[in-house]
Amino acid sequence: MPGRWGGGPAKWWHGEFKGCGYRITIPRQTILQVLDESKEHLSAEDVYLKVHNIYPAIGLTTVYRTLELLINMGLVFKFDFGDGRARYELARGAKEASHHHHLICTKCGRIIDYTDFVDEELELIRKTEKELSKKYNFEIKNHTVQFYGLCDKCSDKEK
Amino acid sequence: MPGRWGGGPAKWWHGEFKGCGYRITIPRQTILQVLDESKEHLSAEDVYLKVHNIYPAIGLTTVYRTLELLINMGLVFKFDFGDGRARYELARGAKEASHHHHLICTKCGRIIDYTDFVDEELELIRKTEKELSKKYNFEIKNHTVQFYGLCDKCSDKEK
DNA sequence: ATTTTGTTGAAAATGATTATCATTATGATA
DNA sequence: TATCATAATGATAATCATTTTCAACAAAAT
Repeated sequence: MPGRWGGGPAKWWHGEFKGCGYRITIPRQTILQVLDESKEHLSAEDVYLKVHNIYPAIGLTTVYRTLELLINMGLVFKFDFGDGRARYELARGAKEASHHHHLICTKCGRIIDYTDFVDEELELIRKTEKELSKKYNFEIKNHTVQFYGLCDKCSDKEK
Repeated sequence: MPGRWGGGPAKWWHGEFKGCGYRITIPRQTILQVLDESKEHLSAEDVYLKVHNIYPAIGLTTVYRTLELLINMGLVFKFDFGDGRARYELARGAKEASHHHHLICTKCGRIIDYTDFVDEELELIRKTEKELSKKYNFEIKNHTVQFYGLCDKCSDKEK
């Protein structure tokens, strides 16, 4: 796939690296590509497996290291859905401003992104954020809103 | 400490066990006592250490098992703050209706409970919950709202 | 060309949580 | 009260995600 990185338009994240003094390497580009192309919430191993299909030489350690780097750069969000493995999601996906919250099935682990009411929620969140950072002198960088319960299939099984 | 369990008023959770057919045992009582007396968010090991001070015979395995039981009974909430160990909190503490959300410092791990705006948040959450459970046919049992960032001390250090 | 520093990956270490299994305690019943 | 079926327990070992270590490598700076 010649010219994949050389010829195409520069990805939006290239600028971010320059400012921080980090190098844009093959592993980092590949990991970002995988996150960008996937709409699911990938675990570190999920990322590793997909990356491995593209460049088998890239190791799991690098995936973990890179994900942490990207989190610190603010390019990636890390989520804990309570199943023992963290999930990673690009902060700004293909669709900008696709802010969403999560619905998590505690039985099968299914995760539903929802955007309903997010506007309303966000408004309240921003207000809360503002007040909280003032009151507790806290520098808020991120937030999560998650609902836990049983999805339709798992709910049926219980009966 | 004679009469500790026999003489005092029955704890609010006694009734819950009856209905489920579970036995109220010393380990379970002690774990509940520890959770009830502690206002912090205890990890399984924290609980174990405190329980161990009261009854050294109670093992870590039992703590994990009991916590899971209590979660399934709805008496305990489990939280993931992203530091690799889960935290547990009594669903209804000494103060009833002390619903709160969390502010988490990603550097030092400090956790602040806040109740500001919780009423307003709860109202929106309930509305969202209602609509989401209808739309996605999801049986919602719980929710979390968490803000991540840097606490005052860690924020200062960065400068 | 040489030095310095950033990056990488294999392997080992860590640490929280879970599974196994033999033993013990409990409550129901005779 | 004695017996019995079952629930509960705890020590140990196993599991599994994540980190650490460290030697080799690549890129940029001098």
